[in-house]
Amino acid sequence: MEYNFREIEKKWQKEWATRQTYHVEADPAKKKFYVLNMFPYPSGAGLHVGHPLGYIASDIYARYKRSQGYNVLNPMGYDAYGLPAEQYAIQTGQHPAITTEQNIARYREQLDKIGFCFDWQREVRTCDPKYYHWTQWAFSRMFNSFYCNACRSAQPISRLVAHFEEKGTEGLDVAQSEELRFTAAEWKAMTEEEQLQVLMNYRIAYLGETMVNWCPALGTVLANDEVVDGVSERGGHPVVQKKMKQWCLRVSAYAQRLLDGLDGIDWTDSIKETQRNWIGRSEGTEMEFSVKDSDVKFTIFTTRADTIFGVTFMVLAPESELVQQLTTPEQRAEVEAYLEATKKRTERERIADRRVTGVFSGSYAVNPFTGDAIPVWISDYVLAGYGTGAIMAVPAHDSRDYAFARHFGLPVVPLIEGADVSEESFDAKEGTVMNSPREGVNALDGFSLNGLSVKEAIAATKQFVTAHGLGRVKVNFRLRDAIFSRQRYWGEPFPVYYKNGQPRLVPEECLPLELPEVTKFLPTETGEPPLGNATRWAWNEETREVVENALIDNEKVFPLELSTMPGFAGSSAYYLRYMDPANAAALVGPEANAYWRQVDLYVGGSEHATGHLIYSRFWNKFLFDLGVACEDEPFRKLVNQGMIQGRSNFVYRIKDTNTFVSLGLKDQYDVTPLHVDVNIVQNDQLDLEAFKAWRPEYATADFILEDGKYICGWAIEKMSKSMFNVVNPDMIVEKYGADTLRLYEMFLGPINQSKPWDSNGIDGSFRFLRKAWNLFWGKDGGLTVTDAEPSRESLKTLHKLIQKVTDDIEAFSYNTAVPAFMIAVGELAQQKCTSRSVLEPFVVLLAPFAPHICEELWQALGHEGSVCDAPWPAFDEQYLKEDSVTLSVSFNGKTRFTLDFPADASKEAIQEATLASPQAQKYLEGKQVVKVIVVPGRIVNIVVK
RNA sequence: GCUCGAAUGGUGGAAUGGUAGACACGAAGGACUUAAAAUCCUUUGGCCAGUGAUGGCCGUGCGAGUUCGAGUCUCGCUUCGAGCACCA
Repeated sequence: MEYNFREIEKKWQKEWATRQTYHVEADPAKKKFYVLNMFPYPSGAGLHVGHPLGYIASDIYARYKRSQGYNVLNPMGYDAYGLPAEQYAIQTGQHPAITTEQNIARYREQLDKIGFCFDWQREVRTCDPKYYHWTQWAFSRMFNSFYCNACRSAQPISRLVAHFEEKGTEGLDVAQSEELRFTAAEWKAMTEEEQLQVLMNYRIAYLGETMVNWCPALGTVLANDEVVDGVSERGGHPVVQKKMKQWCLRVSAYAQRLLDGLDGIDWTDSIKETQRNWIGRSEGTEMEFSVKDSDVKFTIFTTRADTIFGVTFMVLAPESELVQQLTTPEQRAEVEAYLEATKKRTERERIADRRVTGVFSGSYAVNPFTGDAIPVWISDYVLAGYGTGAIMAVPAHDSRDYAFARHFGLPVVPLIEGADVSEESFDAKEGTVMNSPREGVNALDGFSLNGLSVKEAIAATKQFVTAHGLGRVKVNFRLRDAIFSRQRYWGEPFPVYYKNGQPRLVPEECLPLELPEVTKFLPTETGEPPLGNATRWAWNEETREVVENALIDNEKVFPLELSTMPGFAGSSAYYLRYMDPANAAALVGPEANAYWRQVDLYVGGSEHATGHLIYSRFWNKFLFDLGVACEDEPFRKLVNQGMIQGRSNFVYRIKDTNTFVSLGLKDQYDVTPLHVDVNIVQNDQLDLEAFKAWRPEYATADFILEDGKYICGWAIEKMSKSMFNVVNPDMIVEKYGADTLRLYEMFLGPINQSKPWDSNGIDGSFRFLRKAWNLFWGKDGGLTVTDAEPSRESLKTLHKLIQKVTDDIEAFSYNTAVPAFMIAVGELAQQKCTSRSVLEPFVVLLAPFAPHICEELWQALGHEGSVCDAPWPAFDEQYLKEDSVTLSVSFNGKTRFTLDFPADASKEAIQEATLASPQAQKYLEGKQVVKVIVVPGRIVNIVVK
């Protein structure tokens, strides 16, 4: 019987849908397993062969776990808000909701063809009001929360208000934008608006005036992870720094927990390391400096407190508030000019052109240890947003300070014995300290670091500084708060309105606050975000009255927030929603959450390491503090699938002609390489007729061929429409079937590695499936499976396969599991195995990889239910046992020949027999045996002299 | 610059410290066929010797080391990839 994959796959995809094979419900009687893919943004281009890679890998795991008796949750949905749909709307006037809907339909169609075991009843879409209800709700809760450092948890803002009423800011240990000080009496004397303004300093979701990444081309602000090399990640438009009022999330409050949490989760080291870098914990010392002839004091942050005796100047960030206080009248003009000049340089210019610039403020700081006067400079190499925006410069041991000192002729004082600082600074934290203090100087309290190692010196200085009230030990993080507003239309509206200039929440019972219809997607004429075009906002019918009462007071209508939430808002808690997608009363019900808990296996690209994977961990920790999520970490194990790159093909057009020259001859002409659609190229040979038909301007093309063929050049590039190298999974499925596609994608290489797509090898996977199919069917089309006792050999083949496949699935090493099947099929065919007790378990093993064909075989074998409910075959070692073992015999590690021994032969017997064998005798001639090493089952090594 | 990862045939890639190159692609040869496709079989790391079966030597980026034995472990380089990057 022929392997008719088209019929089989159509049949089973329909069966799965009607039988609801993959729908799951929480079932406390069964162990749960939660598998999740990063949900896709449904772009207009549809899926290419790279997208399903991770889905296939997780699908295999999900099916495997199900076969092992787990209750497997494997949901799918769409991250449906995003810039491309909106850009398209601006260009065409087509509403993003419509294009998004179309794209989702197309994605679904493509996904269905590959045969995933998704529970589509749990589908979520971030742009669905029933879904973003809970995105808005989470925002409301963040707005109404502050972060308590002492209890390491978010707390309701009412507790903070109670604290203010009782003690003001005294004894407060909370995350805050800036340190405020007031008494209870002062708090009570404030107006409501003033109090709201103060509270904004503490809220986890807060409106802050911050420097933002403003992208003029996109007309919106971007988060740090959305800016790469000074241009926007999407579209590559320039980004400038601008001070704006924006919604922010106080992610920085969770920095330590985000760092600590990494230790307990099973992610790759590289992603953990990336996150650690991004969080950027740095333990150091804050030291206070006074200013000569002034009352001003200021604080600096350093990780090298031990270098205090080598400070030869101080540097302030240009944006620092201290600049105004410390600039002397004589220096004012020069400083102002410098500040002007720095302001004009964009982030991008500062990165591209790392000139040393700076200006002297005119003031001198006082070294608290020696009383030395130290000049205070201003330079843009010091950042306002990190530490205190001021540093002590130690040119001998910091390369940036060194460059600055050399440029401005400032002194360099080395502090490490043997360090040569004539050419460059000595930055390493090693060596023995000297000059601390230098000879003849008497430091405060006789303090000296001389003779200590750098590490000891750092510790000693910290202790001294703390004990003498000169400063304190301080941990700084590089992680900044996330900027949470975008001046766009296609995103979640904020449940916020403004009254007397202060933002207030739309009452929670009125959520969702639905995105209103607009006809124009550009900003309004007055420069407001696109939502300013809305004439009528969409209210929840039942709550219309409540909302309107909140928003309308004495005939005065209060304006709503017009910016929308960024892309990561909707993707930050979707994994919780899948647990309980229809719940109208909560993001996730406590029972559903207590059962599914957290994602056991999360599969997705590593490009989200500093975006989604940080934000959702933060979001989850916040919900954990609220008691909504029962696990502190959202994703227990993370597997990163690599990117599938495209293999582009090129044709070479001779300049100013319509003649194309084949690859081997192109160097003889002046040619322009042009991308050509890979779908009209086979093994780098161009289909000339298809090429002429591809584009009208090529209809009359001429060709210069080699050996009668046109050979194309090639390159590995990103798979993208513009490179004409997109390979569509539909085409593969049409030609070879979904099972072949699945198998082949897994066979391509390790799941976590990036690799180019190469359609050439796919025949091998198809041939394998056909061979497997033929194990079951005779030439007459009948099933050949019998109830005969299996041969010993067949059982060995089967159990070798069980062991290998089980281990490989557990280790996500699918690329080695697939060959194991190929070998097994080859062996079973040779053994002419027809035994049901071997072939049935074989089908169960193969089912996660090639579900359609296995369902068909399972049914042919007389089973009613789905093969994915069949229990996973148990491995039994006894079938692998042999009567005899073949050992390789080596001399001084070099293998020479092999010998067979009985399986139960002792080490001594093997040793004796080996030395006595004629083969060994040949090698032992004239040599002396030093030692014989026997590794049972593997090798005999004879050491000779 | 710092951090993490990688380097194995023509290609993708296998190898708990124990016969390197599984499996697949590609290539070459053969069978079937009028022919092609499809299918099946054989060969396929390099060099040397031999008509031949076969035998010998070399071989996992480079250089050391540990070990009876290293693709695998340790140290030092080189190259490539990824992340961070005036973060004090």
